[in-house]
Amino acid sequence: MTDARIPTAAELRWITTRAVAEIIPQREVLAALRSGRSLRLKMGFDPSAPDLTLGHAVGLRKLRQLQELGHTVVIIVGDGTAQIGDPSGQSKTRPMLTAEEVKANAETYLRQFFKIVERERTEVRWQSEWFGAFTLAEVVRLAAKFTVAQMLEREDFAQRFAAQKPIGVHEFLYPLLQGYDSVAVRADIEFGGTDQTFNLLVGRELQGHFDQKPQAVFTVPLLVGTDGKVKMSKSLGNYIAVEDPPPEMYGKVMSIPDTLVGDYFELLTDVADGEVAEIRRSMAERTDPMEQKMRLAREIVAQFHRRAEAEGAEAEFVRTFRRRELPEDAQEVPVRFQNESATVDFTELLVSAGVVKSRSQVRRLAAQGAIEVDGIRTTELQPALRRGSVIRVGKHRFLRIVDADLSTDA
RNA sequence: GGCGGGGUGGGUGAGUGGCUAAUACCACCGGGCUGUAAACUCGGCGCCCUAACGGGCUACGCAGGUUCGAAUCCUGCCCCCGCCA
Repeated sequence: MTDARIPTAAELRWITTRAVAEIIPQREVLAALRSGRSLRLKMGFDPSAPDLTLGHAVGLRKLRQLQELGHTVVIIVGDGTAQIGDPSGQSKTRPMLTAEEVKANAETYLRQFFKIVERERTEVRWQSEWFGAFTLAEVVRLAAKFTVAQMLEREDFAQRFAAQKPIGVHEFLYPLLQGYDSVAVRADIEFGGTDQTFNLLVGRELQGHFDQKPQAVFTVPLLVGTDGKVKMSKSLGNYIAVEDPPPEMYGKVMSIPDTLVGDYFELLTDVADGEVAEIRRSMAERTDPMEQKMRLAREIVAQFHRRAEAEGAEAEFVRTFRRRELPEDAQEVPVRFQNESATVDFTELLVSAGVVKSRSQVRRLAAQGAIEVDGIRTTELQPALRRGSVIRVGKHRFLRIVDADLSTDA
């Protein structure tokens, strides 16, 4: 068992206050971090939705900071609970997944996970390691440790119960199983968003029942999505994915409401607290909001991609949106030419390039004047195309026509 | 097990035989405007054919039926909610 580095007072403050919602019990955690003992930091994930968003990144960044002191991350692949579906924050029951879906999701999840967390100091554990051998008697014994009233303390259960919406009995099992994971891996601290507080506390309590030292609970604030209203989540479509390509990630950050800029700086960057406070002030006064937002977008993109790509994304954003010019890397579409005229169905071209969903939609867009060819708006459904023509659909979808008979990278 | 209420487009939720591809709101997409892919505003928003007018197909839990015509009526099934047992 390796020892961890003892953080300086400044580091300790940074780790335990910046982008932190609640630490329970705080004293204990501070003492543990100062002890130099290497801690086991647990974080579970439910491989039902494999895409990591910047919302997840808030907690993962925290894990990373602690890893750098020498603590160990224990990531739990919820291959048992995924088949139940975490009811946290859900207004209805989630669908269950098959074992194969879970496995495939877990792989993509881990790949993204290691973009933020160091692989070497991470232990990946599958729930099936311990639940695979669980007997019915053990499940019942586990369930007996909690009462229905305790479960109904949880807000979403209480709300659904009050609203007369269904709660499956199996959903009560979710916090119990997640809590038992903490017993199985002997976690010292478990991490999650504030919406996980209940589940994390169940783990703390269960460890006590199994004669272990109860884990501490460390929650981070929930990141509000690009709509500026609710928690970032894939299912609500207000998310920025960790794997979004640079231009997209950059653009999405630019689209957040101004009021969120301060929070994003706080939760997703290492910009010093004092500076963040200043940014909040300047956003409130609207001195140069555009400048701040661009800096934020650059900082975030650079974190998940290379710095040069962040700069490229910015240059492209400025070209495309501010100056209304064309992007550098429009998707190229090979088209066959006879003499000078293209021999394709234009509508089909847009659909098969994935730029528009259906042919009907292409017609509607054309009628609305959303289509430009070489900078000239056209409502025709069969506009003249040249080699190198640039087609623009709406504000930010571009295609460049290339001759299919010439080499593709001409 | 009994009684009652309910299942409509991505979501909430109108509609109770033709005027309904289906009101409204949200989400989403587009035009305008803007420092922004924000806000605001105007428009669109099942699929296919058509330059357009227009036409075809599919759709209101599932399966049948009544009718010239059904989201709307009938029968069976599935699911959800409540009360009682």
